Amino acid sequence: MATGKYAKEMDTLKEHLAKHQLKFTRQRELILTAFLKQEHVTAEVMYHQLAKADPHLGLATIYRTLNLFCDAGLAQARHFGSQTQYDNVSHKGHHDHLICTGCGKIVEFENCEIEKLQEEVATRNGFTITTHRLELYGLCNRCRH
Amino acid sequence: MATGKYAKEMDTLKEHLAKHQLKFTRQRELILTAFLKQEHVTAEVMYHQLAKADPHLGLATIYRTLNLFCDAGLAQARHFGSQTQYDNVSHKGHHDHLICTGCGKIVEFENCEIEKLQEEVATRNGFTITTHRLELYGLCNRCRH
DNA sequence: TAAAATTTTGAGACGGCTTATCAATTTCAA
DNA sequence: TTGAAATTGATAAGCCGTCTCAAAATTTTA
Repeated sequence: MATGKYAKEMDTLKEHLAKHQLKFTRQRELILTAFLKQEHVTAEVMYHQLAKADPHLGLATIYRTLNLFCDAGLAQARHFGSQTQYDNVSHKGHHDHLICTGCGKIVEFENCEIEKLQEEVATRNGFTITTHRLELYGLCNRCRH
Repeated sequence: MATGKYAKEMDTLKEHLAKHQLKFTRQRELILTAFLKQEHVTAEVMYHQLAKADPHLGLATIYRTLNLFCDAGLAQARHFGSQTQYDNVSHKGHHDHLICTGCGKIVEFENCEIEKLQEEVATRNGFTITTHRLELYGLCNRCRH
């Protein structure tokens, strides 16, 4: 039983490792701790973030480890632009976005009713949702005139 | 003013071209016509589809043209796995997607209630929506077991 | 605890997808 | 029709993520 700020997630990882005959390593611990501090990151970003803590940590290890977190249910990969974003699943309070195609302004919002309907759609199709992405594109007040 | 099945979209393209000092070419016309016949495609798929119509049509041209369609608001790029899907925006009854993170299966759906709520959110924030993107990520029936 | 067995790591090679380059061609306004 | 400007096709180059493999670390066995 791990202790500390991220004890729960650390235990989830250890359970997953044990179940699959994988090993608990210094790198996996380091990467998980850094990963949990943020909402979402790319492997490249973590590579630079962790360069100070361990200058020899390889990029391949970070990719492997983030994918491992996905398998363990701690992270979720999302393809954005040409890159892969790894989302911190334990971070609650998902935001959706209203994006103005005129000036680029982004407004965040949250709507429980929409989320409820999403669940219904998913269930009807035999899916279990882990995350989603909703972006509304249009013109804001100012840009419409 | 273009005539034919895809007159409206062809005009949208021409308008965009005129506004940006770009030229209307045989290739752009060919690719748009083929593109509009489908819900979503990858550049690679179109490359093979169009090989019969024009064996010399280059893959780069298809990429360039599909990106042009995105700029013109006729298409929307969506990254999945390692590929880019180009969605046909003008397809009636905009489709949203349920995406299985296990096997990559994509189920399309449409939900008027969700769309209505989206409108409400937009109005409340002073936005006029022109398009949107909703993707639900999770596990399908098969992958959950 | 020591040694053996197994997994992981790091560095770079590799492969797939997309974009950049550039000479030749095409478009279009005058 | 002509000439400036944009587009095309072929391929090189770039980027991202995965694979490879010898060396190192972890766990198991004795």
